[in-house]
Amino acid sequence: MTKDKRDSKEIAAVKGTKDILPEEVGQWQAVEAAGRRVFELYGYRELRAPIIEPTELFEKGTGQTSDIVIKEMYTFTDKGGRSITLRPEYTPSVVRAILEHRLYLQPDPLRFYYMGPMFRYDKPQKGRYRQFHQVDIEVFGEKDAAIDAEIVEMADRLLRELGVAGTEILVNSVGCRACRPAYLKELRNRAAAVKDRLCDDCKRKAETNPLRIFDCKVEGCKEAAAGFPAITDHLCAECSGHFAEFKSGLDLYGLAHEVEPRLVRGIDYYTKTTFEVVASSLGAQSAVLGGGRYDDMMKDFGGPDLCGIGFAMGVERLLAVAGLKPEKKPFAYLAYMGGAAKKPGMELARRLRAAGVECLIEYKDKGLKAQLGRASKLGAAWVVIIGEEEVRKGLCAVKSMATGEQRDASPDDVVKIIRG
RNA sequence: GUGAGUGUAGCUCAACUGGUUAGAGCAUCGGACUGUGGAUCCGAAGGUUGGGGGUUCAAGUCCCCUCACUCACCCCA
Repeated sequence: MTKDKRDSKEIAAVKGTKDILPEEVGQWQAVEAAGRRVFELYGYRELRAPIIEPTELFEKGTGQTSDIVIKEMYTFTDKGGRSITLRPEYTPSVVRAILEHRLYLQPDPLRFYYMGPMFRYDKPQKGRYRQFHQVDIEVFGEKDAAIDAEIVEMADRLLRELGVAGTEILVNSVGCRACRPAYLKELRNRAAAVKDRLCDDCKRKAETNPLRIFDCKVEGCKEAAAGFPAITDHLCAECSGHFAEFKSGLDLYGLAHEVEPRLVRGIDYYTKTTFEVVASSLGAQSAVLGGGRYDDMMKDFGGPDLCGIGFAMGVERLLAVAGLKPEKKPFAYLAYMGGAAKKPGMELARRLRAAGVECLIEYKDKGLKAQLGRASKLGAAWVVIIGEEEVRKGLCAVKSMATGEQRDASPDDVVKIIRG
């Protein structure tokens, strides 16, 4: 290994990906634990689908006209010539799994949750990564708008448990196959009428996704679009009834919310309810959590006519607004002195661990002072000291680093002392 | 994909309009200190100034290219 240093360039993590280091991993575990606890309280069960799926799944599910499918997927051909995609979102995988395993024939409630990495080839910026993590829940077979309200309430509960403050709930209805096409046509007509007042971007949006015109920040477009009708005024009877019931459910739960007719979401499959929880402190990527209803997806995949609704929470964004403090677990540092104490020290550490006490030994044959220094620096709650003297007497010493108090103890008593 | 900003030690930052051998604090490691921690003192290690090219007697500093990061557009978690 005499290779010249300058020959080896340092290998860095792939653009848009991040290492989660031990220092911060505790917060991730806290989010995951809170998610499990809350979701299972509402009858959800974990369903773990693969990270890779047939590309076709997302083309059909997420939708051919969504930005995700058009330009953001990590797609490759495997050695068998199949087109494989690293999942950019989770919902199509759950639908696929339900159909594949005929889960809709089982009596269990079809409520699932999952947490894991997603992949999108976006340009990274604040709150946006190429590998990011979502906590995701889905419900199937509940038509009633009460469930729409319930999942928002569940999301809110999770956010409260994680100490998130300063968020806002935005809701909308994007209609269904009965009422949306007519509305979009109307919108296109209105856009065409003021075409010369729109920016190039909006001229394009008028064709692809006219709802997006409302989002434009150009003044001229804002003015031109000011008189455009809102989708919430063009819903069919069923959709507007559903929306009203959804909102009254939120009121029942005491959840303040704002109707945001421009809340569209760029995924093709949504019907009726869409919602987001946003935090302005996140900057441009303000959605901590977003979701909605997709009543046609299962049917479109050739399955039963089973409606669905769900949401995904971005863990990176959540952590940025959550009030989680890194929690340090107390542990013991075993300091042995002299070769004769090493093996008895190893044995003592084993007994501590067997009793559930975290115990660290550093095999460096250092003096007691140095070991205490290390223990202090590492944040040990106790130091268990064993030297030749203790070995002779069949004892060890336990020192509390917080109080400095120290006492001799038999190996059996050490655990009791540490447990207090 | 488009635009803007930033790249100097593990971290936070210095180095006047280009001018000796790129410095400091914190962190790391060692010593003072071989059975009692956080302190102090001393010392060591750590950099082709992101990379490449150019201008110049001379480049961390100016120019070009490239890469990375950051922020915004777009889109979304």
